[in-house]
Amino acid sequence: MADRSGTEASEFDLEGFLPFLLSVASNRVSRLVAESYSDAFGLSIPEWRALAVIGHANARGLRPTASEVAQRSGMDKAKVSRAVAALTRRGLIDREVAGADRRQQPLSLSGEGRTVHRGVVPLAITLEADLLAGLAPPER
Amino acid sequence: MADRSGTEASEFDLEGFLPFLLSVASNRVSRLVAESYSDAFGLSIPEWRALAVIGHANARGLRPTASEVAQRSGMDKAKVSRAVAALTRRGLIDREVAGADRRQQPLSLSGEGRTVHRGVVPLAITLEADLLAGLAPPER
DNA sequence: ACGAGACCGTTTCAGTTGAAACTGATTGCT
DNA sequence: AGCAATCAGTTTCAACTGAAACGGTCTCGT
Repeated sequence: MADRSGTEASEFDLEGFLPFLLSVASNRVSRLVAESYSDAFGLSIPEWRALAVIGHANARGLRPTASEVAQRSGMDKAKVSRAVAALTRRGLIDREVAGADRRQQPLSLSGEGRTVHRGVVPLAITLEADLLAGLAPPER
Repeated sequence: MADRSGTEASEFDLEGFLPFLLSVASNRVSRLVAESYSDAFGLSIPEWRALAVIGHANARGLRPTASEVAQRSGMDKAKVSRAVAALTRRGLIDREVAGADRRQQPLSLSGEGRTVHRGVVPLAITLEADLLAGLAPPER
C-alpha cells in the first residue's frame, strides 16, 4: 500500500509492505530461535527442523525419507541432506536403506534423539508463546 | 501449539509452529520478489530495499545515513554497506560526506535512481496484491 | 531384456551472509 | 589539551546457502 503524504506516487511505505514485514519478522525470529536451540541442544535450525519433522512422523508410525522431510519442512534437499548427516553423526537419528527402493533411506529418531525431541518441544512451545506475546502485537 | 493425536507430549505440530510458518512464507516470498526485481531492474533484494528506504526518506526531505537505512530496513550494516556501494556504482544514488560529522554519508537518489524508484513502486504494489490473493488465504 | 528417462540423496561450486576486526572521526572525561 | 571510549562505514573471514552436476537406483516403453 502506497501512502499519500508525499509529492506523488513515488512515495512508498516500505514498512507496511508485506514481503518486507515477513522478512524482518522472520529474520528476528530465526535469530532468536537459533540462539535458543543452539544454547540448549547444540542444534542448528535445519537440524532441529529435521528432528521435529522426523519425530512428528515417527510418533504416527511413519519413517520419512529425506525427500519427505524436505517437502514437509520447506527446506531444499541439499539442506536436508546436510542436516540428516549431522544428526546421524551425533547418533540422534537412525538411517537404513529401504528394502523396496534402495534409493530411499527411511529415517527415525534414536533413543537419544527421542530424548532431545522431548526436550525440544516444550522449549518450542514456550518460545512461541513469548513471540506471540512480545513480537506479534507491535509488529502485526 | 502441540497437538494431541499421538502417544504423548513428544508429538509436536511443526506445521503450525510460528517460526516455521514465518520462515517458509518469508523464503517463498523472497524468492518471488527477488526474481521479479532482478528481472525488471537488475536489483538484488538488499539493493531494492535500500533504494526504497532512501527514496521514501528523500520524498520527505530527509537524506538518511547508512545506519538509518540499516535500522529502517532491518538489515545489518554490512549488508547495507554493500548494497549502497552497488547502487552508487550504478549511479542510482548520490553520496556525500556530512559537513557536521564526516563519518556520516547522507544518501539520496540520483535522477536515474528516482526513475527506477518510480518504476519499482507499482511493481511492488502489484506483487503484494498477488501475494495477498494467492499466498495468504491457503497459508494463513 | 534393454535403453531412456525419472528419481533419491550427496557433493561441488560460486555467491551471500553476519560477526568481528578494522580505519577514521568524534565525543567525553580528567 | 590528551586520551580512552564510542560511533559510522568498510572489509575480512569462516560459515551457510541453493543451483546444478553427480553416481546409483528404479520405471517404463519397446
